[in-house]
This record gives sequence, C-alpha cells and structure tokens, in this order.
Amino acid sequence: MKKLTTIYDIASALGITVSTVSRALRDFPGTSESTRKTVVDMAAKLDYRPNKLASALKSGKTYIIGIIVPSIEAHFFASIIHSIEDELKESGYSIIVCQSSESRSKEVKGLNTLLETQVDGIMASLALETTDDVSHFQEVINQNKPLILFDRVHDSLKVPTVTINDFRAGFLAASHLIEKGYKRIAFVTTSHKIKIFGERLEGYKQALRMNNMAIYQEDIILGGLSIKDGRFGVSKLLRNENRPDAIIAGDDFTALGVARKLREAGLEPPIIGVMGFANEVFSSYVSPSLSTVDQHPDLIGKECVKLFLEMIKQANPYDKLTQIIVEPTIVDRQSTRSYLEQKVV
Amino acid sequence: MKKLTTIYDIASALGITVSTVSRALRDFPGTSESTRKTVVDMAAKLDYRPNKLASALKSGKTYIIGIIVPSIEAHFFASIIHSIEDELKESGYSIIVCQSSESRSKEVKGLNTLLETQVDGIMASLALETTDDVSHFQEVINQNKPLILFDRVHDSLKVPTVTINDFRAGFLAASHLIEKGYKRIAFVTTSHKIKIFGERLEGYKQALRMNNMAIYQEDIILGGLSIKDGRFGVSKLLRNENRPDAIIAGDDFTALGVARKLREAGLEPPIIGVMGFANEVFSSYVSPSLSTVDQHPDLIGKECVKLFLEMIKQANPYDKLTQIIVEPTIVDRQSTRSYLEQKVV
DNA sequence: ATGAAAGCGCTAACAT
DNA sequence: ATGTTAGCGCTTTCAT
Repeated sequence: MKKLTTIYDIASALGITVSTVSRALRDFPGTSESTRKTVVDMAAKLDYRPNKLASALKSGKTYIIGIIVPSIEAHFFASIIHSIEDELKESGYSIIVCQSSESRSKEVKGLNTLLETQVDGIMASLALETTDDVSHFQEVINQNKPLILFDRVHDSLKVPTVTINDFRAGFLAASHLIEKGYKRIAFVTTSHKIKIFGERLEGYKQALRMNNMAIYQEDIILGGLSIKDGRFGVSKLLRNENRPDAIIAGDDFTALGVARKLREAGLEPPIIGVMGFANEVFSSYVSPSLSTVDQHPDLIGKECVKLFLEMIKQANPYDKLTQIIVEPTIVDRQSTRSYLEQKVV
Repeated sequence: MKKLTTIYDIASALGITVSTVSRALRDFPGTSESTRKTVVDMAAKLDYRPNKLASALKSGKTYIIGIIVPSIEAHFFASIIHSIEDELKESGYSIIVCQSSESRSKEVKGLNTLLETQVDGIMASLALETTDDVSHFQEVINQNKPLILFDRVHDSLKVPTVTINDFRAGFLAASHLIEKGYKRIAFVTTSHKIKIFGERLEGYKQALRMNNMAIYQEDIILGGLSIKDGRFGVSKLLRNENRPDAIIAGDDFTALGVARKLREAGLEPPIIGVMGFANEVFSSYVSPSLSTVDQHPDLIGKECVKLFLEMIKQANPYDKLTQIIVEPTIVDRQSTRSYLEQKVV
C-alpha cells in the first residue's frame, strides 16, 4: 500500500494548518472563500482522497448502512436492495450487504460484523429460522442505532417497520379467485412461524368467510416454499377426497411448481386456478403466465430509506415507531383465467 | 449513540493495560493463557465489541471488499455476489456493494466511495458505458490495492481477471444450433464495445466458418439487450429477404423477447430456433423453455475470491496477473428442439 | 478566519 | 508475559 495524501500534506504544501484544511474541504461557515479555493485546488493537485475511516472514527458516523437479507438471489430482496442503494446514495451513504441464508446463526454473525463496522444503521429482513429469539437485534436498539425491519418483521422488536399488508395480500388473492368463479380454494405455504405468512393465511380465511365459503383444514398445506414444495402440495391436495378448484401458493416459485404439477395431471388452469406471491421476473413469462400479488419491492426500499433518514434526524431514533404498510396489488394473468368464462365458451 | 465498551474499560476493570487486552483478545503468541481467559471473560461480561474502524485505521486493513456491478437485480450478478460473500466470510471479510446501473459516472462515484472507505480490495464488472476510458480504475492499481475484474473486463487494465470463455460461449451456441440442423443463424446482440460481447460474436463466426456457412452482415443485429430489443431484432430480421432459421440472442432476456415475437409471427421453435446467454432463473420455465449458455456465476465468484486471497499474500499483488477462464456449458432445452427430428416426424 | 492540541479506539514497536 | 507510548487521519473544542 502506497502512502496516500492526507490533509497534513495539503496543509504543509500550503503553509497552513490541518484544521483550516479540514474546514475548507467541508466548506464550513467561517472559512474564507480564497483559502477554500486554494485548498480545494491543492487537494485536487495532490490527488487527495478523504479517509472515511479516520473521519468516521472521530465523528462517529461511517455513512454506511448495513442490510441483512435471507438471500440476495431472491429477486424480491435484490429489488429492495437495489432501491435502497439508489435512494441512499443521494444522501452519501453506501451499503454493506449480508446474507443470512435463512439461518439464525449466520444472521447473528452478519449483524455482529455490521455492528463492529460501526454502521450508521441497519435494515433487516429476518431469516426463516429466526422466529422467537430476536435478542441479537436488541443490541442495535440498545446502542440507539437506527434499526428498520422490512417484510419479515417481528412484533417483539419495537422498531419502525416496512411491510406489505400481508393480510390484505392473502385477502386479495383469495378474493380474486372467488371473483373469477373458483369455489374451493386451497393454500400451499410454509410451516415457518414468520408473521407475514401467517397474516396472508388469515387474509385468505377472511375472504372465504366473507363469501360464506367453508375453511377446510385439509386444504391448507404447510410445508416449504419452492418449486418442489409446490409440486408436493398438489400431490397432497389431489389425494384428498374433495379437490380444490384453485390453489394459492406462498410464493411464485411454489406457484410455479403447483402449475407444473397440475399441467402434468391434466388439471391446468382454468380447471384448477393458481396464484402466487411476489411477481418474480419469470412469472409473466411462464406458461400459463402466473397471476400473483405484487409486493412492490421498490416501494419497500424507498420507505426504508425514508424512515432511516427520519430516524437520524431525531434525538432519539426510536421516538416514534412508524409502521409503513405498502399495499399489495393483484396481477391478473392466465393462471386465474375466469373459470366462468371458460365454462360458457 | 451510547458509550460502548472499549479495551480501556476491560483493562481498567482488570487492572492491566490495553496492550495486554488487545493481545489477549487476538490470542497473540506471548500471552499467558490465564490472562487470556480473564480478558475474554471480562470482554463478554462488559459486552465488548471490537471497533473495526479503529483497528482498521491503525492496521490499514478494513476486511471489507468492494464490489461494483451493473445491477444487483440481474440474476447473473446476484449469483456472483452471493458466491463471493459466501466464500469471503470464511476469511472474515464483508462486502460493500455498488451498482453502476451501466453508467460510467455512477461507476466512478462508487469506486471513489469504496476507495475512501479504504476497502482492502475491489472486484468489478464494468458498466456498458465504460468502454474506453477506464482510468478511474487505474487509481486502485496505483494504490497497490487488489483489483479483480470479472465478466466485463478490459484489456488495458493490467489486473487479474475472471471471465467465461466468451469466444467459446459464442462458438458453442452456434455449434449447438448447427448440430440441431439449423442452416442460417442470426445474432441479436448489443452494439456496445464491451469485450465479452465481441468475443461471443467472433466465436459464433468461427463456428459458421468451420461449418462452411456464410456470415451475413444483415444477420447480425446490433442494438440493446432486453426483451424489447429481442422483439425488435426479430422484426428487423424478418424484414430481410433471406430469413434466418435460428437466432442467438446476447442474453436470456433478449432471447425471451425473440421467442415471444417469433411465436406471434407463428415462427416459434423449431421453425426458428432460439438461444440465449446466462441461464436466468426464468429460462427453464418459459414456454418454449430456453436453450442457453450457462456462465457458472457461482464459479466466477469463487475464483474471484481465490484470486483475491492470493493477491494479498504476495508482496506486490500484481506480481502475476492470473487470468481465470471459466468454461461455459450449453443448456439444451425446447427452444432449440432439433429441426431435423421435427422434419422427420 | 485560522491555529494548537486533544482524542476517537485500536495496534505495534520498543521497553521492561 | 506485560507495560509504555506513539501514532493511524481526521474532527473539534478552545484559543488567538
């Protein structure tokens, strides 16, 4: 590593002191315009680059935000991160990304790294494994550092959150199918006790109730979320005495598995309708194209940044615990083609 | 921000000095086991967390690697980042991610941020806009900091690289189509002068030559890479007097656009075959499923980390400029169904 | 408007 | 095996 230019080099080259240089570089009130200009010029000439570490160590602000997500490969999270970085860079922040891979221990490790790096704030979406013990996040709050939870949040952490209205997401998904004429709607989702999945299920139940449709326990398949799990869910459902005529899956991957298995069984939509969650990139291109619930990841990211910027403005970041709720939207595609229309035709 | 525990707190609580604490915490050779234990215990008791900034400022090592990619939303790059983070965290490094959004100025800005953050090394894949002037990266080399370029590399930067064999990727794609019996193969790709795209085109030409097939300039459409560009490319090709019977697209998104437009024109595979590059998540699920070239992003990430770890071991990181070349693989799916077989049936 | 000097939390000679 | 001390490069009082 070569020796880099410091403010001392600029100072001595100009015969002034470092404090003047430091102030001039950050155009502090109380610096003559002329010295400001000479300093800036000399800085450019010497190819000076500020050392963020030193400034951070002194000032206590790193201008780095830590982000913890289950996986960066899930398009939903990638979109959120994309959006966060975009919004944040205007305020001069950069981001450090950690992946939990749905494991609690990796989440803890990542969090510790972020804390040790002295990030100015943390935005996180919980690992599936992190359901009851979220004490590791408590430390962030204790340090009075902004912590924002998004999507996969947890009630016992008293922090600002950004979620989609998952109850409504489940409600909308079921209502959409009901509108299209489907009569018995199953739900294939995860057995993990993450709040958002529970809420979706509740929304689904509420929709059924409001339409005087019975809720059958055998129609609710709790397993995992993946293409494979979707296929598996269908197998299970088809073994039941009374078959559903529509299936909601916990995410688009699972929905894809459901659709594929249905096609193999000769029961593809509209015989049995399918809905997913997340509006993945592939969802509009598969065949049949997948109706789904758009969770607006870009909005989620934007709101996280807004919350963060508000939090650092306050003396106590946890003064008000704003809960942002992003409203989901139905994306209507072929996999929920109207059963009614089909019958008529 | 609360006052956090420092090694001074541990030292005074134990009536020893900070240097002993510092050494004990990093179990230095020359620390009695007994003090090591008392120190570690006290550290735990006081909930001590090392301040990476301070240590980095002193030692010159942040244990942070900067990554610059065009977009985190492209699955190819997300996979690479995922793989890099995975490999790197075993050695105690974390990553800062910057997105160039294919813009040179954003790339420069991101790079500066990384440099100011004093990252221990940088891994980057160039923005489409960054074709001739790559001088901003020269600074990294001047600082004698490890810089590794992957996928979108540049000849004028004398640094280790990890690429796929793009010539061979193009060659394999064309050869695959030729094997399947296609007779006139077009290529829809980007007009940007990024090396890898040029190489793919050359590989394609080589395959044609080796099979005594003529290369028609009108069959090579230079535009952008996107679903829309794919559709546009097809429109152009179909306007030519002599139509191709197969189309290679610069990436899977473009290939998807090509396939969609072909279907609308009633010319879907195997009438006109289609190949893409990247093996995106959706590629196996669209209809027809997309034959493509797998670029093995996980391997690319792994190799980047290997290179980096080697570089920091050497006195001069740029002693040897290893060029890792990952071999691409053909993924054979429906969009290149054998034309020959179809004819027979 | 500028300078002097202390110190952020840690590491690493150099002592002992 | 442990202590002393001088920084790393910057910010920030407090003087002038």
